[in-house]
Amino acid sequence: MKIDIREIARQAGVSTATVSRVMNGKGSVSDNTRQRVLAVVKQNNYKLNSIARGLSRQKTDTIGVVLPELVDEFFMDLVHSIDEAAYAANKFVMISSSHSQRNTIETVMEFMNGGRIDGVILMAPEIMDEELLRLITRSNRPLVMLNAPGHIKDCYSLNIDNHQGAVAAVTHLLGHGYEKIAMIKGPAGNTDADERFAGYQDVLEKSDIPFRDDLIVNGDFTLQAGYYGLLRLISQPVKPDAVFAANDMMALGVYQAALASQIRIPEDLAVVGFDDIFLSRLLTPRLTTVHSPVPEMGSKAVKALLGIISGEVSAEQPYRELLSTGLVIGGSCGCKMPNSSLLL
Amino acid sequence: MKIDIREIARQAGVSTATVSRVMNGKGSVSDNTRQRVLAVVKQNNYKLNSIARGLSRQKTDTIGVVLPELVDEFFMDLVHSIDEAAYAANKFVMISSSHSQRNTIETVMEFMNGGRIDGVILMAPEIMDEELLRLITRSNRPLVMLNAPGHIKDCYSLNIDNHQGAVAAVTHLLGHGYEKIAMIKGPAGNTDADERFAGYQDVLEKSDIPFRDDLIVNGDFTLQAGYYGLLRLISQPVKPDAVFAANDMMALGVYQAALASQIRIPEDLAVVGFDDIFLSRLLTPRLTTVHSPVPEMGSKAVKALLGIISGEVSAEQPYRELLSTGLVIGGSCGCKMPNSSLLL
DNA sequence: ACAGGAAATGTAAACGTTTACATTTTTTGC
DNA sequence: GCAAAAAATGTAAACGTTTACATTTCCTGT
Repeated sequence: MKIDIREIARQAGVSTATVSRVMNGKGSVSDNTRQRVLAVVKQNNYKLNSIARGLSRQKTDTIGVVLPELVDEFFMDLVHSIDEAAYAANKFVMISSSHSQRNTIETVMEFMNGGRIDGVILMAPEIMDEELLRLITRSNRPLVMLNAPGHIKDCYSLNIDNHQGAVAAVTHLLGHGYEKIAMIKGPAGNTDADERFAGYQDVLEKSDIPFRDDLIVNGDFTLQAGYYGLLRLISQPVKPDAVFAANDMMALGVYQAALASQIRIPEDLAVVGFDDIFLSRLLTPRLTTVHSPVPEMGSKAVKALLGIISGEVSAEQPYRELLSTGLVIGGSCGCKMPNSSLLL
Repeated sequence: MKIDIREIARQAGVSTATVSRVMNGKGSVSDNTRQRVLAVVKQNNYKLNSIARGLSRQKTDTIGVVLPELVDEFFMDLVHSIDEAAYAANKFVMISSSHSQRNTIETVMEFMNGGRIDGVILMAPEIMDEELLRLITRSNRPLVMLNAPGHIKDCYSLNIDNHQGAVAAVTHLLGHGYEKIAMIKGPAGNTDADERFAGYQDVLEKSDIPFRDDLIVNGDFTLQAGYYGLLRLISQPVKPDAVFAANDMMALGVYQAALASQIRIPEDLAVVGFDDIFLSRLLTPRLTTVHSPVPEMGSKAVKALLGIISGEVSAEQPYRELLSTGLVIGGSCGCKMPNSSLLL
């Protein structure tokens, strides 16, 4: 037999309202009654139906998360921290990656308007203009953007401070005395990639070092891009003495290419990455890289979203926070490292 | 103004039933009417409310996924493949990791009984007995278990063939002529760990090689466990000439410890892992390991679950499928490898 | 022009909760 | 012992869909 709140009420000899009060622990109900209801509940192994509950309360205790991908440590860490924070707050997490650009919007829209979730955490570093944002925002559901492009103004966003990180990285390389610092960029149009590149350019400019086009190669954040990127760089007349890879995965590709080309790191070529993925610690020498505060971003996003949902945080004021990065020194930049196992 | 199906119906001058028919594309409605409704829908940017829909249809188009953890490539790959398959089938995914043992059950129960989801994919290699399973199953919601312990009979389960994989690995080592093959085990009570160990034992037995207790060390699938595991092994009178680590992460620890102890792989010590994580390809020499068909497991799980939900697959018959593994040969077992970059 | 069937549409009862409001019961202060 | 306040409980109307069933409209063939 199907058992619902009415059935429990009947068996306990009370009204559904009372059962509801007992189940939710709010509203007053006598101890006696509570026990009686609880007994029946246990007896029947009864659980509230969340869907009905959601309909009635207009609240689902679920947050939607839309990410551009679901591969890589980066996203795993993000998902992990979101899950942790959501769990701590007793919320459920509905996850979806953008299977295509078109799909991102659709998914977000479905989330926003379908009533399935109370709010959305959205990361879409590539496809975003005010137009789209307005479309998405129209639903008026709480939204927290992750790494939103700089020109996206009208929303609550949490961003890794790519510029700061890149500046730190390149400045550090300059400090070592390198003069021909190449950069392997991330995909064009990607916010993170663009900001990191901007940081690189700014440092050079500030230091009166001429920007050289032939020291820049385009990449797409993959290992392969780093590999072929370095090959490309060293096949040119002017060879770099240092490389700033826009992420660690590409830095790893650089390591591989260096190995294949008998280029020693850091003696012949210094390398710095970005992200501080687990892998970067395993390289020999350990990769000098910029730490991205991914877990922090995840948990802050959840907290902010829940704040907006509960009304504690205003959703009126656009808000943009930069999460600061930090340079993790390995041996790849030329710094002397104690050569102990860094793993443990 | 809040717009619901009634409002659309009003504006289009039809009944809610007709709007519903248009939105769902089933039931007959004249072309004329359809256009009119669609126009109003577009005009108002209307979307069906999934919660209400779920309540009415007793179906949410959402599947729940409960995993023991949310770290590691392994789980990322799993989540990724589940997401892909779910997306392809137009389903949503609600994800949760087991923040604690107690929590696993609670989460699953909430999923099962809360009406939030249509079915659950559950991976809980540690905590499972028939008792719990019955508790979980009582709700009668479709369930697919991943890597369920062998003694769990009464359910639909998909399992990585740990035994086969371990047998292949150890057999391969024997083929190289190693005689003192050590094993670093996974956590006690973990199905995968136990099955891999059983495979190891069975090969030795079949080959009439005496099982030596001092060649076995306990681990917990972490890098550290592998590191200290090897240190422990080589500190004993009888030193192994090969090590079978129950997963790649521990094999990586073995590499680290070997490096620190100036033990050459494979010259002084052969190493074989299990899982075939991305990292294993980056080691020098590349790790010989057992490939776990993780993406296959994810997509099969979704397919099976949806099958059970739709009634195409019987949930009456218990079902257990072993997904076969394969040995990936690297240089760590002693096989001669062309020393090209294996990365690209 | 009309019977009869098909197609289109409408009506209203679920689906399983929550909650404002109304009512009843208990407690409190005197 | 009683009025008034407080606590406990109940009633019934949402919440926004879907869908069986009923009704109306449109064809079709004669």
